[in-house]
Amino acid sequence: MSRELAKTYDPKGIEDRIYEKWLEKKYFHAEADRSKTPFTIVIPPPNITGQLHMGHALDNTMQDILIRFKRMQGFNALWQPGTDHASIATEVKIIEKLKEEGINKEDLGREGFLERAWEWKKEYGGRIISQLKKLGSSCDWDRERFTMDEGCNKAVTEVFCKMHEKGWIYKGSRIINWCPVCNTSISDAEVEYTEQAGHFWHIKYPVIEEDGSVSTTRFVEFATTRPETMLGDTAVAVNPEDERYQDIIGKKLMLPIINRVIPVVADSYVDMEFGTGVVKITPAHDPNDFEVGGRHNLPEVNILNDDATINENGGKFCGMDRYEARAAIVKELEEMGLLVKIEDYSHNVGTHDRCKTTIEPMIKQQWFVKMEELIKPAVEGVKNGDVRLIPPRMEKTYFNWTDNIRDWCISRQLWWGHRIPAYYCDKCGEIVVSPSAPGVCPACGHDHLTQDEDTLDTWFSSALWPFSTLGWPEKTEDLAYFYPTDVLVTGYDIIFFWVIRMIFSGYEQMGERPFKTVLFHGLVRDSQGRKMSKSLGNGIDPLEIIDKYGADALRLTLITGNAPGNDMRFYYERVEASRNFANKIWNASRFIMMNMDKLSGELTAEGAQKMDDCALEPVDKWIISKLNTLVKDVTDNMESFELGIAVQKVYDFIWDEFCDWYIEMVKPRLYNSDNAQSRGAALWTLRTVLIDALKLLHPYMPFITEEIFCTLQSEEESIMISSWPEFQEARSFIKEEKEIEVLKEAVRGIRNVRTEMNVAPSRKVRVFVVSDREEILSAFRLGKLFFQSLAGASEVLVQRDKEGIAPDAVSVVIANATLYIPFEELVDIAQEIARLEKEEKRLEGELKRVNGMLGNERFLSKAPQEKIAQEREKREKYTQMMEQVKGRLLQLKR
RNA sequence: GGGAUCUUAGCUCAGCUGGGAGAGCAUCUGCCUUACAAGCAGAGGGUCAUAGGUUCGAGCCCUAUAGGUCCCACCA
Repeated sequence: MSRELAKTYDPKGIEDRIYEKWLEKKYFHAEADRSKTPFTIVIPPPNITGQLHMGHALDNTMQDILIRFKRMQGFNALWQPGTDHASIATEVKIIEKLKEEGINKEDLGREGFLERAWEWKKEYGGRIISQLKKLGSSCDWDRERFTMDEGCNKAVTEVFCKMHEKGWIYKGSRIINWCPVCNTSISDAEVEYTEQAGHFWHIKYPVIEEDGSVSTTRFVEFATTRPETMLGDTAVAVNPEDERYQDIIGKKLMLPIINRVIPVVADSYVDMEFGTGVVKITPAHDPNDFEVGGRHNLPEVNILNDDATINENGGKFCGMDRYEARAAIVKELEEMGLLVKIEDYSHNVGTHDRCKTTIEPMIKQQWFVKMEELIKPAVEGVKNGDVRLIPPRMEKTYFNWTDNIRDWCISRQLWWGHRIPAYYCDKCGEIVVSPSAPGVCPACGHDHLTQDEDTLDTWFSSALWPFSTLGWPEKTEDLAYFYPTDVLVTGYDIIFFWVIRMIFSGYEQMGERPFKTVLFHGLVRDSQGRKMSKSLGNGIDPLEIIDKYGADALRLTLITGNAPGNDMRFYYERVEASRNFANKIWNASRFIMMNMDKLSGELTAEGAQKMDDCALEPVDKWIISKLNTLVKDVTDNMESFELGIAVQKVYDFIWDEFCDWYIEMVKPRLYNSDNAQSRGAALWTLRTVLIDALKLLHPYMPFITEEIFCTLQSEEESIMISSWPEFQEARSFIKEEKEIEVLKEAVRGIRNVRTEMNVAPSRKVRVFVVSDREEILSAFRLGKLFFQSLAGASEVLVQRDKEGIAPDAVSVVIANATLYIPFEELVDIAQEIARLEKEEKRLEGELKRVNGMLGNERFLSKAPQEKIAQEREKREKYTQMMEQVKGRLLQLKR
């Protein structure tokens, strides 16, 4: 085994090598095993079209942290991976690619197109997986699934048929969102509203008089943002309460251009305050109008083709594009004198979230999922805590959606996806929903049926992901063992698309929640807080970061200082800080190993396996005790999903307590081979603390911790299957913790004075420690060696009185002790007095505060006893320090 | 229109159930001290947005206000 470790840590090469080893050893693999408790996470399946971006990096880092943590804790941890066919996203990409070849989708036909799609999947589906591996993700790759693999297909068909049977999936003619570019219907969740500058066209329709003539004087005026939809108007509506229009309710109007007679209806949907209080009703092209139309039995006139050109119902505008028609119609209305005015108007327009095309509401035959009953257990489950959302505020977003839920349009006019298992009899038109094509029509016996052309919304299959990946609809042992899963980690941006749908699907199909907890994270933004996007070109490629700084540094950066559900900004400076931390651990480890090498025949670090075998000194106990507390805190934080807080604590411990204090404290012992016992105890402690700290850090920084762990152990093992450290009462040393804190305070005090007095670091000084407390004197005697080294002292004299101390020595007051530093040169007494007076003032403030609290009767009667005791202890300490400062001042002023 | 959330050091952000304000970066000073200059030692810097309230005690809880961000709804 080589201990020739480089001076700086270079993750290149190391990471790939380690990942290969983990794969080889099958550490990621999990099997159902009733003797162990399972812990399951299913991956949010990345799209096969996808490239790893920062969002994936964050999402998967969080999952990997949890799964590695639980694995080390002894759980049978399964991280179930897979990819998503991403119906529309993929289809759009393939069409684009075909376009480059001069081919369009229809030329290939359905079969041909699907062939190309599968080729695409083969080529790119694996790309994102290999990128996830670069990140260190410990997924059980043997179980990799795909939303369109055989098992998932089966699950989809099963659910569709079951729900159809139950009446919860139905086909109906409803108003849906239509994307004229993608040529498909989309769900409400896929509509994105964007503010657009538009116009408000004020138009009037003439009233038809009693005698049947079209009035030239009486008009009804209203405004619209989409004048072309007038071609489909079948009524005009006013509010029944509106006094202005009582006389025309029930009257007829003449729809200009088209010359259709339409009624004036009264409907409370109309807002009297808005505009003229009159609304034109186009049931076929507006969701609200559709409702109004339903209430008043209005005809629905569809005026659009699928590509958003005007159809034959638009008369002479037939064939024009919607915007072309808009202009033409406005012009014609103007010529007819029916255009009152045009206003600039900014309003929200529904667009397709994928292609940003303005969607057109249209009435179409589509398949829907009835949500009313389905959603109930999903609401209840979150309400009663069966499914926990973290952070809890996400519940509001969740309920906001569930409370206003509408039926889910699941059919898509696409080819890449799960084809709807519905068959139509060519002869009688009977609809048969069945897992496989029926031979004959059950209604008329005809033997030729045609399958529905449509495919399902891509989220239909993702909704089943937590159980379809575990074998459902088969009753597998995996399913029984690993379901329900434990945590789902995902971004808050897909609550509606995915999280809610998994929850209601879980309850409906499995009769049980799909996961116990949902851990949300936010978006990773650029350094200016903007969303990373292709169009802005501000995206940062995680793979580049990994290449430059290592996966560990990237992972640490993404987790540090980030609370659940909050967005974060990505800075290179932060990655550098993470990389520096990796280097710090590397060097600390290097230092420890170098010293272990120098051992020969003495008490070796490996030799002493148990703490009791070593004669631990107070500093050793201090760091062991600190570590012990850390173990408890970090475990608690991780168990409550406070990953950022947990890793911050590990970071602080390693850098601050361990490297900057403990290692410096034990250096004199390591360099002195005369006292083998003391040296051995220090080495045992160094090694023990390092290993446990590495373990705590491993979920966050898997590669470097593994590399060091294996080098340190000098045997083929892995930190990832080692056991998670546990709090041990026997490792709690309260007395030593306090003692060492006093010594640290003394060191800081002396360093301060040295800086203030401009004492060169190389210059050693004599330090007198004076106290009348035996336990303080003893603590200094025991820690003399390191105290001397850290304080830059040539000699430390511990004594009860001030004998031998020059009267002009500089003094540092700590609790129950005063340190004196006699300098050879004359110290400016005035300056020394000023320094002590500053300290006196500080102590005065402290005493004032503490006395204020303890002098308050209501505080004494209401505050917890523990708090009161703490304050009393402080008062004692400050009083004592104050006495010393005052005494010293008196002496100097004499 | 409804809702969520944020406002803490120059910058970016932590701060768990209320009990003396933290980190990283940046700034200043001094150090190549034999693990690490990607480092070490020290320093400066905050009426925790504003105004009230609850409490012995508020960055944290309540109310209002101002400003920012986001989500949902969509009044045509």
